[in-house]
Amino acid sequence: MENSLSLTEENYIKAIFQIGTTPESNVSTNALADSLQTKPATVSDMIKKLSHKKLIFYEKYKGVTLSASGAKEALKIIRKHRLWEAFLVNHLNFKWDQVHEIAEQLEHIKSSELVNRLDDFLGNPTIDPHGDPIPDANGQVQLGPSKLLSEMTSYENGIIVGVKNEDPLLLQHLDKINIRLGLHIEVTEVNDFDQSMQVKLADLGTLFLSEKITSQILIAKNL
Amino acid sequence: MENSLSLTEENYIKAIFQIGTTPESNVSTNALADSLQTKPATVSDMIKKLSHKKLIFYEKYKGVTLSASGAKEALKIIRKHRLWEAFLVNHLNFKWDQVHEIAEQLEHIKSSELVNRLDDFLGNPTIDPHGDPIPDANGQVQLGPSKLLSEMTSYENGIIVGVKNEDPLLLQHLDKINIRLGLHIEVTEVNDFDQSMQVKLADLGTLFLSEKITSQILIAKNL
DNA sequence: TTAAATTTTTAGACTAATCTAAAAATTAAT
DNA sequence: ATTAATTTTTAGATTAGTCTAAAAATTTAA
Ligand SMILES: [Mn+2]
Ligand SMILES: [Mn+2]
Ligand SMILES: [Mn+2]
Ligand SMILES: [Mn+2]
Repeated sequence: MENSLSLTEENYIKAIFQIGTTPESNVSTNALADSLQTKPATVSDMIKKLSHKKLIFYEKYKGVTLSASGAKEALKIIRKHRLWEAFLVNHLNFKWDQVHEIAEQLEHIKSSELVNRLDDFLGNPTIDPHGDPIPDANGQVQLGPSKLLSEMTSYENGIIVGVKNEDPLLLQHLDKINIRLGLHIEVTEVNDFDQSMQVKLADLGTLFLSEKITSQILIAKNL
Repeated sequence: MENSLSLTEENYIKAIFQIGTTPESNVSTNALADSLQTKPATVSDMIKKLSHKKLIFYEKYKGVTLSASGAKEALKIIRKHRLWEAFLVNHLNFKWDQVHEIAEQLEHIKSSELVNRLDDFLGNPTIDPHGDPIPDANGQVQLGPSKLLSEMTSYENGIIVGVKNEDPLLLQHLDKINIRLGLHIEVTEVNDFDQSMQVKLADLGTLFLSEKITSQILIAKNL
């Protein structure tokens, strides 16, 4: 048996899951090195180990994909990360831009009993503070269809359901201009030159947004 | 600067704190090896490192004591451990015999902001689920005077305020015989031969307790 | 379709934490 | 006060994770 991944192995598995757009898409050594802030040589070594443990499929020079058991592990880690983020924001009054780093540590705490009790304590939330879906105990995620604000055109509208990225500076900026999850939003104008947008927010009136921001905001038709 | 202890260093510092009865008493290499489930040779190496970092005072063959900064670190870890135990029992409905192992992991999460918010969320408790005092943000502990039940004699009485040890089997047994923190207890008889006792508990009537148990229960005169 | 650029892997080395076996120091017993 | 037992330290290895530098494979461009 000798199961149980090391903290480092968990971080690799999670990074592979998050970089791979589809479960089949191969994740490159360099992409992994970038994401994990380490060197390609280090990644090469580690993917050999993970491959040996059957957590990933690996062909030399071809990148890696997660196996079924690898994906299951990834979802467990992501579930923990997002549940802890929900706890930090909803019960300890952290702001949404302050929780990611702490959750990076908490996601490695090993106790399925703890995760499931935390889930219940939080009321079995389906999304985390950034709008990302929280996998259930079986690793199932249900997320409604959504698209990037930057992909919408004039007169299109919907509800802000998430942000693509948890960079604290982005999140703080969104706070400052009063953009938060759940708001109704309508595109009033798109500037062809730089893809900047004018939008109308429920109550809060009109706002100009650069493409740098619109490409980070997820919109759904309704809840 | 380059502060921040590794998980292993934290465990050594905490063990030294908990083994040393008084802050001055030297802790031996073997005692540390026992407590940390490692080998004396390993301990010898590590105490050299901790000594170099000025967290402990060390003289070859003479054992170690914590420096002021070492003791401060130890109290920070113990504070976290006990706050998390309180969270697990009071909010996630764990039993008092189930939380120690999980707290051993949570105590290493690094974020003073998190600890202090958790403290507030819990209502700034002064004791953990086992009756152990929780140091405040400055490392101050206030614990009333208490003594072991095994040190009491006939007709002495007081309130159960803690257990010396977090062995799940002990804690489960105490649950089974309805002994819990806060109960008033009176010694009715002490058997000279084996130090077993007859005690009277508020409401719950008379109980026989072996020395093995009475030596683990802490009693105070009143809250 | 060769050559250049890029990506990936290998080789060799380092640190933290651990171990076993053996040597040295201390403590306890004759 | 010697000797014996115990404790502690040193010496030498091992494993996980990391690095730099160099070699090999793949991809891109001329
Ligand atoms: Mn996050
Ligand atoms: Mn999130
Ligand atoms: Mn504990
Ligand atoms: Mn405790």
